[in-house]
Amino acid sequence: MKVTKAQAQANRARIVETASALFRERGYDGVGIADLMAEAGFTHGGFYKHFGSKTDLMAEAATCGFAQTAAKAEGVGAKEFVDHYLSRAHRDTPGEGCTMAALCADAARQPQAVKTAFAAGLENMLATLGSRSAGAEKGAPGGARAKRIEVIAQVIGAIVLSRACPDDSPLADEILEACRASVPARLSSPSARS
Amino acid sequence: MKVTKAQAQANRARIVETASALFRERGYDGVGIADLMAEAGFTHGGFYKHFGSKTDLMAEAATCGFAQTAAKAEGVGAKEFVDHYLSRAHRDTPGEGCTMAALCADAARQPQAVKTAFAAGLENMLATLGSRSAGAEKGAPGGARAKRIEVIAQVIGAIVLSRACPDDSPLADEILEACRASVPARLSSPSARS
DNA sequence: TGTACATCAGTGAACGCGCGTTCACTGATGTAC
DNA sequence: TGTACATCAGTGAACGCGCGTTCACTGATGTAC
Repeated sequence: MKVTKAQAQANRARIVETASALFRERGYDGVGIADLMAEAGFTHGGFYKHFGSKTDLMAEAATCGFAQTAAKAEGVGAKEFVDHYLSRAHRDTPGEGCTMAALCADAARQPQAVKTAFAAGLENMLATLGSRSAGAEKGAPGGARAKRIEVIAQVIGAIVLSRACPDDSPLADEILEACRASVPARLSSPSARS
Repeated sequence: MKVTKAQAQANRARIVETASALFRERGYDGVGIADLMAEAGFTHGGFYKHFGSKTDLMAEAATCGFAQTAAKAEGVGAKEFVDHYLSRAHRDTPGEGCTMAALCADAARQPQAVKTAFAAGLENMLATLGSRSAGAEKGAPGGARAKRIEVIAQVIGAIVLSRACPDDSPLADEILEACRASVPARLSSPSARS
């Protein structure tokens, strides 16, 4: 049952992508190796031919997820991006959505390797947001970076809180709407900070 | 080995409080019934004399955690509260901290009963924040509520993101500082919304 | 108030189950000649 | 280019372990008389 080197590499990539989506949907503890491998179209025994441990895969799947989100955001303006980010569609399909929003609380309880991947993903989000905010053509000053951090904290907090509410809860939608309405102004207006 | 009715009730309460702290520290999946009962000073078999299932306890422990936080916040001004909320001390001791920040992402994957407890806890936080923001002596208007939602989303997002960063990461502290600096102005200043 | 009995909180062994990981095996791929 | 052999991705059974939950048992509490 051996397979071409190229095929093996493609299979490995499929496992990482499948894991990335499943982890987002169900959390790290909610996805077993056997589940994951079956979903990717394999039996579970082969897993350790590709990865040293489940933890190794978590870190790699996170990095993969951040890259996917970055690729999807390519060429999208800040307002459209935030509108989609804070949509019910995004909230209700975590498996296809933002890895940071879906897994950052899980990541907090994982080994350093996973947390390092999340810190890198967060830096990436900050840079991406900076490159498309109004009036940020050149290297943004420190104050602007702080502002981007606030916005990212708010939109991620909004998704996470909205997901914690019961299905069809009015509060869940209210959170999204309140935060969606406030973000564009905060991204473009001059700082109103202390 | 029977025990006074009052003692049994106190024991039950101890189990709920212990669970509330352990769940915040390690997440729902990170705490087993045997772990929990041992930590509370019992053997695991007695658990089902008090609770129908682990899920039942999750919901009850969440409600208990929200009540604890509300009690601690009693008589504290919005600024002091946020300063502590976004402190490194709070970030680094989730077991003694805010249940919403520690578990809302976990709650999203739990049964409705748990999510209902979280929605109630969130409403409670919104009401508490409203009662102590500047210029909120009477029933606050809808716009003010939206603003409080934004602030809560931001501070919870900040804690969750900061916890996802590796230990001693500068980014982890930067998130807290950026959000801490911005919140007081947002709570007191007139809305700058669209 | 004193006695006899039912209750039930807490104990600790046991249940089936799914987990992450290991291993002997397979057979097509890739390599050495 | 053709043959012989080593490699190693993928298979599927098995491992020990901890999980949530169940159960027969205990003995002090609470109750009925």
